[in-house]
Parts: sequence; structure tokens; C-alpha cells
Amino acid sequence: MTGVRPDSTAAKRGPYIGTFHALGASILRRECGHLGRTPNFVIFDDHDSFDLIKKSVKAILPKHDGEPTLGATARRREKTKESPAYFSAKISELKNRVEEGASSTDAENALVQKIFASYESALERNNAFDFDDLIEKPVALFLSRPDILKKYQNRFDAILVDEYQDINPKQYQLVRMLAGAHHNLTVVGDDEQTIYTWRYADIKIFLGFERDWPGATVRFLEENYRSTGTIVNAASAMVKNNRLRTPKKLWTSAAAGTPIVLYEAWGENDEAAWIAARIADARGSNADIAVLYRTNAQSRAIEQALIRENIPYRIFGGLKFYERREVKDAVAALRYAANPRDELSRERLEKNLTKKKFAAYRAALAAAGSTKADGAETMAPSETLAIFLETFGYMTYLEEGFTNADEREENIAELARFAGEFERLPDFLERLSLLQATDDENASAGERAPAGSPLFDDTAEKSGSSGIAARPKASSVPPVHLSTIHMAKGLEFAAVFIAGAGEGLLPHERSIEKEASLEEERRLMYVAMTRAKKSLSISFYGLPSRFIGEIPEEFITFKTAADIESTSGATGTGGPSAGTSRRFQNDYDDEIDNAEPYISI
DNA sequence: CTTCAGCGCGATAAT
DNA sequence: CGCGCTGAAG
Repeated sequence: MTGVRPDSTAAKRGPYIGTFHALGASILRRECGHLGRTPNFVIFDDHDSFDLIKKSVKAILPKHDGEPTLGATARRREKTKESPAYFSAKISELKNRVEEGASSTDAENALVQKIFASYESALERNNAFDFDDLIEKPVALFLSRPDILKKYQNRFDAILVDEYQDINPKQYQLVRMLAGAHHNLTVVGDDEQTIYTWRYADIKIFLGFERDWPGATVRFLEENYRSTGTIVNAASAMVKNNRLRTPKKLWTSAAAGTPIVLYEAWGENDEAAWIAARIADARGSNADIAVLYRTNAQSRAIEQALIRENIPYRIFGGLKFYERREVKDAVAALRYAANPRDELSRERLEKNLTKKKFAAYRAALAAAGSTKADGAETMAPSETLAIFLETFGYMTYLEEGFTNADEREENIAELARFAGEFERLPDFLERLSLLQATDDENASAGERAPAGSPLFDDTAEKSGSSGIAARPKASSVPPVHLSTIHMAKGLEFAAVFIAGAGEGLLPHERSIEKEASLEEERRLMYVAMTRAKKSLSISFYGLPSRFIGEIPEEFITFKTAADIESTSGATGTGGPSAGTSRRFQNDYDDEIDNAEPYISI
């Protein structure tokens, strides 16, 4: 979301550019006093808030322990109702939707409300907000305090929302409030690319724009300036199979270009090897290349293959850096130092690293803090981190307790390096909270650095260069981009590989039953395909994705692992039992290997 | 009261 | 692989 002031004030201040969550965090930083928090509040990530919800559930629900042998049935029951996961989803829904009629039964509702209330007070007690709060709490505040809202309405003379098809009701409520005075609102989006309904994105908001904003001007952009004719036509034909869509006729004046290459692999390692080999061939000619996949776990095989071929890559998202155990421990220590009310972090440290060591840490903090005017909260992050490592004997702990201690130590070192970029602990922690998966080394080169100015001049919101990344790279060729399809939204690459385009993965098995979620998977495939400018390759193993079958044959060149083997003079003339591709495989792929090759185009 | 080792289970997508 | 639970030892 972007807010602009075109007048003289704006010229000085510049536009604010940020995600909804970053904007919300900025607002809360200033206004948290109205919400029972102090400005050093922390932002709990999903994991933290889930833990907190679990505690609320445990405290409120009569525990149904009984016989230990009946654990299986109890578990099954937990899966549906009474489970922390259920309440977590409910609470998130309550925070993201705008109040309408209650849909569940009264009794169920009462229980949810009770746990919700308990969770909310726990958050406040911890001086914390969760992710959903970053939008929800500013909205709630603006509802009760129009005078505060006015201040923010005056901050922006114009607002632009990008990727508008993925806005959710609470975010929309925030936009309506901020644009409420001047109605100077521009939105950009494509309903065909809605891929976040599971985060409560609601396409009705997009479609209702003209109704909500009388006098709005709508411009259609049906000419595609990005991709070759082949890619545009193939993707359009595929996505036309969705029932829920607004008809459009996408076109391009670009040449047809090369056909889409479709590769049937034996298994995920063979697929990865094929992708890596093709990238190795193409490097130099294609400047930017991406490998896109549905689930983060798929990156592992591809990473290994790229390493084998000596191809530098950058991975986006995935097993998030800050979710690793050692990073979480260190961050918990920092959070606690900044915010002693953070019980969750305290408990983590006590449980993982013993209470005794935690007590030593707290004492060391107090000692260090007493030499400072403002206490420990304003220590430099590096300083606090050093105290943590020292008092917990953390490096020794890693070396003694883990086989991959080296890697974990490197992660700590990386965290320390990053911490060194910040002077104030709260700034560092906020950056970590919002950073999440979108770490990007390029930001330090200025490319993706936040271009906007702070929300208000008086807040010292330092935007240090971000970047937590640890991947080998060299050479002048840009590294290959690895990410989920979700994370590639809005990006483009000369060459794109879509990996794992088989039934079960894309569409994902958890989405094939309901039509709506299946159609979202199809839009996901559409997003993936249309990231490519010149060259698109799709690969799979096992059953090919139904979406592949929806691409007209004329756009596709088909290859199989067996083809590659016979043309490269290897033994085995195809057939699923050919053993030569074994060298790419490991034990996990057996079931997949034995599947019949099957193609329906 | 604290700590630790052992076991069984579940694991889409992410700000 | 990372968790929560268990039971037993420190």
C-alpha cells in the first residue's frame, strides 16, 4: 500500500510505501498507549500466538485426559473441535473479518469468545500484538477515536493499493478509513490472481469497487506486456476452466516465442537434476531464472541439484531463518530484554535452556542496564546478544547438543551481523517481526530498500538495510530465484521453471475437494505461468496436474526422463522400471518411481 | 522441583 | 525434523 501527498508537505516527506502490516505496526508504535501497550511492545509471530492460544485453551477447557491408551481417538476429536488449531483459526477469522452475523452455534461461540478474551488479555499482559492485530487494532482504535483517525487521514492525500484482489475485509476497512476524507483512492489488481483466500482475501471487495466508490473510473488492461504469445495464450486457456471468473480477452503483440517445455520425471530428484541441467545450459543467455514450487519442502531437492551443478541461487521464504531453534532462542532473549513482560520468551528460555541460566541472564541484563540511563531496553542489539551468548554458554550448548552445530553457529553469527546494523533493540526486533520470509540481500544494495519516508517525521523509524540470507554465490550472473508460487506474485523472470506440477502438489491434495479451493489452485498455476517472460518449463512426476491437461497441446513440447536417457546414450529405453535414473534418486522416491508414466495431453 | 531421554505424531500457502 | 507427553533420575 502506498500513500502519497502531492502537495508541498509531501514533497518534503515523500510517499509512504509498505505492506498493510508494516503500516499497521507503525501506527501501533505511536498509538499503543491507547491499547494497553508500551512502545517497546513485541510482535508475536504465528508460532508464538499459537502457543499462547494453547495455554488459554488449556486453562479454560476441562482437560479430557482419561486413559492414555485412547490417545488416538482423543486426538481425532481434538483435530476437529476443542483443538488449539480450531480456536486459533476462529480467532484469526474474527480478527480479519468484519463483524457480521454470527454463524456458529451459541454454545460454540461462547467458548470461542471465552478463549478469545483470555488470549487477548494474555497478549496485553505480554505487552504484545499478534500479526492480525497489526491491522485489526488500528481499525478498532480508529473506530473509537475519530480524532486519532483524522491525524492519519491527513497524512495521506492519496492512496494506492496494489495487488488489490488479495485484500481482506479488515484491510479494506482500514483503507476505507484512511481514504474516508478525500476518497482519493487508486487500486490495481487482477481477479484472476486471487491466491490468498485462505488469509481471508475476498474477491467481492475487488469486484465491488465501483459500487463502494461512486464515480470511480475503471480501466481495463487486457494487453499483456510481459510474456510471449505462447505463454499468454496457454495460461489464458488454462485458467478459462475456472467457473468463478470475470471473462476477459488477454492478448499480446509479442511474438509466439518458444513452446512450453513439459518434462515428466521419475521423481523429485530426477526432476531437480533436469531443471539444474537446463539452467546450467541456459545461463548467460537468460539473465534471470526462477524455479517456482507449491510447497517450501520442495526446495530441498532443487537446492541440492543446483549445488551439484555449481549454480548460485537465492531461496526466498522457506524454512524461515528466524524460525530455526537457535535463532528463536536468541530472539527470545532479545525480546525479553526489550520487554520483560514477555512471558512467552521467558518461558522458552527457561524451558530450553534451564531456569538457572535464565536467572543468570536476567542478572547480567540488570547489571548492564544499570549502567545505562534508560535501562536494558535501550541497549544495542549486539550488546544484548553478546550477553545472551555469554550467560547461557550458548555456543557450547550448540556444540554439545547438535550434530549440525556449525550451521547453527553460522545462523547465530548471521543474526549477530544483522543485529549490528541496528542501534536500538526495539528497531531490530520490529524489523525481524516484519521481515519474515521476505529477506532480501538486494535491499542493502538499495534496490528494494524502503523507498518511502517514515509515517511521520518525528518518529525515528530507522529502516536499516535488511537481509538475512546465507547462500553461496559468485559470478556476475544473477542467482537463480527459488520460491513458492505465492511469494513470486508480482515478480517476473525471463525463464521460469514450475516444479512439481503433479496432482497432489499442484493442485495440492488439501485443495482438490472443494471447487472454490481447486479454482484457487488453478489461479496459482496461472500466476506461476505468467511470471515467465520468454521461456516456461513445467515438470512433474507421478500423475500430471490436471492443469497441464488444460493447456492446448499446440503450445507444448513434451519430454520424459526416458527420452533423455535414450538420446543421451544411456542404457534403458524408457519404461518405468529403467534403473539408470537411480543415481538421482534416494529411497523416498520408490512409490513415485513405480508409478506408470502417464500423460493426458 | 528440575532436568533429561525416549517415543509417537503431524507436516499448503505467509504478513 | 520438531513438538508434547511420559517417567525416572538428579
